[in-house]
Amino acid sequence: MAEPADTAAVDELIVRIGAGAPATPDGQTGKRAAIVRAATGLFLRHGYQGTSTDQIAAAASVSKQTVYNQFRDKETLFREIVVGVTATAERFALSLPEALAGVRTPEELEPALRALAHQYLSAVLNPQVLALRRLIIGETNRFPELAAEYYRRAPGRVLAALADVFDRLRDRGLVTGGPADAADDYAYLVLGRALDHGMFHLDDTPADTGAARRIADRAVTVFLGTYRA
Amino acid sequence: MAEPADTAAVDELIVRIGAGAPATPDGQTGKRAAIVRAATGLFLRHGYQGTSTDQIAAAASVSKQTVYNQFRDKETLFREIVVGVTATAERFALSLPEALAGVRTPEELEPALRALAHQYLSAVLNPQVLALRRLIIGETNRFPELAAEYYRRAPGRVLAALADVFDRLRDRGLVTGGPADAADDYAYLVLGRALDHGMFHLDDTPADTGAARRIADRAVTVFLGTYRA
DNA sequence: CTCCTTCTGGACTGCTGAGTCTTATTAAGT
DNA sequence: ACTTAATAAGACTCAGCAGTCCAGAAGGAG
Repeated sequence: MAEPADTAAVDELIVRIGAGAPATPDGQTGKRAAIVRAATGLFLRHGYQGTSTDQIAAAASVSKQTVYNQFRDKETLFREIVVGVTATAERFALSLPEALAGVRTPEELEPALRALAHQYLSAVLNPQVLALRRLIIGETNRFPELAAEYYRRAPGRVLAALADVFDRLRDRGLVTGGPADAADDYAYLVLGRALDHGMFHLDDTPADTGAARRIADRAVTVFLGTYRA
Repeated sequence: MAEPADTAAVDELIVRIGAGAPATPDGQTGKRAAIVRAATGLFLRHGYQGTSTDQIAAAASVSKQTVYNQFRDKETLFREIVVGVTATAERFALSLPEALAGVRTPEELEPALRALAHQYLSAVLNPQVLALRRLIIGETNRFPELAAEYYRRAPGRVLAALADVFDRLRDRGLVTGGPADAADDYAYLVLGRALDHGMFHLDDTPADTGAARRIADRAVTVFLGTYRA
């Protein structure tokens, strides 16, 4: 039952949640961050109900009391983790607008869309991101507002950012059609199948191989068949 | 904690699981079916871990011992339910080929694809189907093979059936492109966004309103922009 | 050095859950 | 009427878990 050393992978997802911590800049915050880190990994692997506070304390090398000093209860810890981790998706969404900012001519459009599609694919198919999606989806009945908030801040934000991108491309006369529609079609042409598949499979990462590039290329071709100006 | 009377809705999903039951044609099978029906509703609403065998027995108006007479343990019951319920999706997949069988001329293609898209949307966005997806996705860590089998028999089967449909349409000179690619693009143009949204929201059913028709129509338009012969 | 806070380690409470067992009841088969 | 099997109802075991409590050990601030 030893937790494998994917701490690094978990770290990728973890944001500075300890920001709102009490006194000592590194005293309590260090413990708090350790708890968040450990709990994130456990929740992603075993789910909310499948993770005990004893496991969390042990994985964080901390006493159970310390866990309850930092977080009112298990649910509070869970919510804080989900909200915090969601920030990763928000950062990705914010990075989107500049992705196609330099595209001025029709010749530049297609390669840029392909590159973006590939980047999008590997971001969403990241095993940790998929695990987070599985976790939240599985708890949608128990935490409906949390699930809705995640959708708003992750997929929703990305779709809005994409719509913004296509809006600007339309201003430059490079694409046609409604920006929101374009964003939806682009997004799910790119990752619809891979995402659907990824939700039900733990290991498979078609993003690794050239499969991801093929998927991205075809998606852009189909997309431009309708939306190219 | 009374379970609302959505027994009818659950019934839609339930298939003759009791088929493999022991002796009496309606004695044991009746109990068995009642247990399956009750457990299905509870699992869909509260998840695997969130459902106790006591709740199942009570909801089925059956003693706990009877539950254990019919099913070795909770996990066996769960697996049997998931596999059984999956048959609904298989039936839908089997009904697909005949959907476009009568299409012979280019003029008939677009309306037929729109009708199919609409049917596809409402089938997948059915609240019970969404709940089943959430349930299985949430348990993918615990039951990886079960999740993979569900994917193979539900979304996988439907995609294969769609590919078959497009293959035949290509034989008739109505569409172009690889059938498998066409199936993927068609499927996720139609329900990508709605499905993604539906995984994180309990009530919203955009399938009810005219929204579903708008989604279906646009998906077909984009699809035909590339795949029309 | 001393005060004050935090941390540890572990015991402890109260509860819930999976699965077993017992006893008596029902119902069907012969 | 007699036998056999299944059932109901509920007690029971055993384990795990959320959350609390306590005694003692650090450890920094004055």
